[in-house]
Amino acid sequence: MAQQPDTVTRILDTAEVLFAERGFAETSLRNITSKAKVNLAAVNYHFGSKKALIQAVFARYLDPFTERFHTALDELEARHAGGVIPLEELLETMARCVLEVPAERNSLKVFMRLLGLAYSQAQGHLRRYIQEEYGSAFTRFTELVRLATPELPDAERFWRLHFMLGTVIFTLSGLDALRDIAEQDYGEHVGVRDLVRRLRPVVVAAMNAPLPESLPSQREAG
Amino acid sequence: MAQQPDTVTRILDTAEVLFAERGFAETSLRNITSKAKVNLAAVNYHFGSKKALIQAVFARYLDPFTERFHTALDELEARHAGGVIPLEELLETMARCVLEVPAERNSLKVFMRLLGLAYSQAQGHLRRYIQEEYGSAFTRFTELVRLATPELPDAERFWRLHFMLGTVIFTLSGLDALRDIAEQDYGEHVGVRDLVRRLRPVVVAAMNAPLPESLPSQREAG
DNA sequence: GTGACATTCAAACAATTGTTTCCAATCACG
DNA sequence: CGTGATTGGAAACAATTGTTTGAATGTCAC
Repeated sequence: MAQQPDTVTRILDTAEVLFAERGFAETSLRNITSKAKVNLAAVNYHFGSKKALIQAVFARYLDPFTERFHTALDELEARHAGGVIPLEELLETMARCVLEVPAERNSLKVFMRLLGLAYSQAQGHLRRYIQEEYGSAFTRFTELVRLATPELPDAERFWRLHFMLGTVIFTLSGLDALRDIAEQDYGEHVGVRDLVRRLRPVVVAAMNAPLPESLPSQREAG
Repeated sequence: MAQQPDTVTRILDTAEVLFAERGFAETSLRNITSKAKVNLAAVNYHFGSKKALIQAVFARYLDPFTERFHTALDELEARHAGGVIPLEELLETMARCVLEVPAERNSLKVFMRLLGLAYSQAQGHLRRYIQEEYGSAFTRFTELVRLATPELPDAERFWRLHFMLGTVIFTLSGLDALRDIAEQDYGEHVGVRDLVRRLRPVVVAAMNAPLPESLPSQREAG
């Protein structure tokens, strides 16, 4: 569909930054094309529509990520041949993959911000697109987590995984603002890897937290 | 400013639901006014602008919340006269206030979704407005948390509080989608209060997690 | 009733949106 | 070189946006 990588890439590079900064609806095609120094019609020509451009921006991150993630999980499973993979290693692997993919363009911040938007934006099509296109990787991961935390009821594990997903996406997507506050209040320069190091024990402790009192599904019926 | 509560209230009621469903930019004034069965110009007449309407929607939640929250903290401080308030009680108090405010209109979901949007939407004016208007309540809360967790370095506590803020906002603001998945996968109907009960041990465990290895600006023996 | 005020209403406003059109430039290839 | 398809660009498109206008309507004091 696109033979000229120059224009296409320039559009994608500019679009992802603007989307991350201002959201999808708040970023017009004219904003993108003028900053990217390409013609307005180029977007519709190369991508078909704004919606398709948004999905292409995501695909450029998620395609390499899921591929890398799957091979990393393959290696992990091979190393523990048949055995249970400890939760820490699973989390570590996912963190590594998330960090490696945008490292090439030094744009982890953008990547995370986009993920945050995808979840919050209530844009039906985006959530559906991501779910359908990349849901399998998440499903595989949760199944491995299930094996690593057999003592957790399925529903509890489901919710805790999403709790932690919220922690990571919220923190990393709002990183710039939070970093400013942290820096001026505690005089500490915070890099992304510092944050990940801080996140690890918190996430592990959260996943291993004691079960809540009186599970609902057992006795009460509304 | 508004003597006729009928129109103003109808606008606010409709606007908050539509904003929560579709975001701010994706919700037009014509969407709101037509569904609310009021004239288009009524919004600009009563509120001045769309931005002011958005802030009014937030104020209707946050004003009662902060008031209730401050008096709840007053009571808590009085009961522990001078002593340290345990972390669990602080979290419990905050959770209670968050739950009580929208309970009158049965709209916790809307409230949380709005909070999530406020953080993600990158709408500069909204974050600034909330920070300036209601930041004091959060500051007071964090100071009490500091007293309750003296073993935590300041920076670490700062980050963990925001980790947990992310957990709560992310989960509760995306509640509908997650609930659908949980319901069809685990056949479990999940109410908001179930979620809060699930959140409690996770948040406590996360705040009490061991410190990460090798803090950057601090020495830790062992 | 009359006047003064606040509110509602239909219409138009100017600006911006995503998308399309049409023509010139470019390129591959015989 | 010449031909034909592909890609670039300026302008126009139709639709929608937030906002404003000015007249009509309502409400209450006198």
